Amino acid sequence: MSAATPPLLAGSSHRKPAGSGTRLRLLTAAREVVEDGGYGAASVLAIADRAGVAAGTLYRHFASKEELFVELFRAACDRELDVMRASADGVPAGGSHVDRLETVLATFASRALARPRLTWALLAEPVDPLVDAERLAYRARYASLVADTLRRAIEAGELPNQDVELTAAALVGGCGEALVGPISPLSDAEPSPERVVAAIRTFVRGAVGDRR
Amino acid sequence: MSAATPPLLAGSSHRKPAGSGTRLRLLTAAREVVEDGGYGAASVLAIADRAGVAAGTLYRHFASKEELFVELFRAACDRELDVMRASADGVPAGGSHVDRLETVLATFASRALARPRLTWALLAEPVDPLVDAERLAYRARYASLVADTLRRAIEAGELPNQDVELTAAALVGGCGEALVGPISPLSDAEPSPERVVAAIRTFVRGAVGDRR
DNA sequence: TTAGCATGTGAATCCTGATTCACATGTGCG
DNA sequence: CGCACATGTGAATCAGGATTCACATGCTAA
Repeated sequence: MSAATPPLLAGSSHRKPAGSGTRLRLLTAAREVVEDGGYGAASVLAIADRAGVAAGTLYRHFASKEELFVELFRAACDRELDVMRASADGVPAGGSHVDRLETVLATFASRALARPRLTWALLAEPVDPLVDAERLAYRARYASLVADTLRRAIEAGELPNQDVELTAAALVGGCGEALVGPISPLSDAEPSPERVVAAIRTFVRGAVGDRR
Repeated sequence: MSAATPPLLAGSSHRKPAGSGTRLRLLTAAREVVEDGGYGAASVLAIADRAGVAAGTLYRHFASKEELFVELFRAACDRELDVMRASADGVPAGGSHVDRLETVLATFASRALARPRLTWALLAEPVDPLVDAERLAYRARYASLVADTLRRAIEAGELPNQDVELTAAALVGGCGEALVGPISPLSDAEPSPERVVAAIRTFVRGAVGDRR
């Protein structure tokens, strides 16, 4: 009932390829499988196969399939958050806070459009409860990042006062949904990412009450 | 392999309680179970129990569990759409198209807040592929309703020109997401519906570029 | 060399529900 | 009455996957 936590970076033994190659391989395989088949296609067998190991091996590294997913999920979301944050910081010079806000969400959108399946999986696809809980948590974090930026803009007098939390959630959700059309497997139109992102920028500025 | 389609309104035989009471009872039971336990809790057994019949009976009326869900889903969504449409028509007199737009989404929000579980199920909860497909279709319909209203407002010169489809999707998604916080089982805060709806009205007007 | 540990294997096992089916029951009609 | 049809029953069966486990196979250290 203990174990479950593999070497990680070890401290006892000597050379170890670092972080157990197989563990990482499994994580990667899982991401790949999810990316092009969704969670539905991500059976233990499928993942193990892709990673080039036997099903049982997965359980040497993760207590359960769910746990693997949770880890995968966290990694993916953290990466997204980092990139979004970074993009905001990348708006230096005379950029306004509203510019930063717009940039954060445009980044979110661009990346989503670039990896539709994964985004779908992160945002909305059916999953086990454990992962779903994680999802809620991360949505909140996305919204929180947006909320911070929004708050700053308001404090700077760039925007009218408003319910920051709610607007932030609505922005994240709005962008997400606007993306779902283009993203979803059934989408027929498939408009150019540029147009979508442009429209999203407009949407964001309007939604927060920015009068250009 | 045929059958599956029960009496409905009959045409052959004589008196029949109309539409088979049991069928309806099953539909209702299913909705109830979903409303307070989500799809996860809605096993064939649970539904049948609630309806006061045996599991096998369900298959006298529906080809499969999925089919029952699809029907349930359609009924629920259609009802919502009707109410939303009606609410728009309820803005008579000198009301602007933007007023109508705002009303439609406020109605959406109010109703969602009143029946959190069901809304969650309709909007985002994990389901079988068949139902999920239905969900996409209905989301599109919601967005379409919003898009129509939005388009009219633009044509009337009340709003600046914009990507109507995308904005509509973003509005629906934004409202949905803004609602998820208050709605979700984990929500701690639980702000008053009034405040949420008010914030949503503001959000909508801004998002479409309405300068009050 | 050998014990010990980490890791891998994959067939067997378990679990969770959906779905089926052989058996009532009831009602109308010839 | 007795057949035919609609409907209901619920135990048995199936199916799809996750999880386990008894058995390798190294590699490291004494």
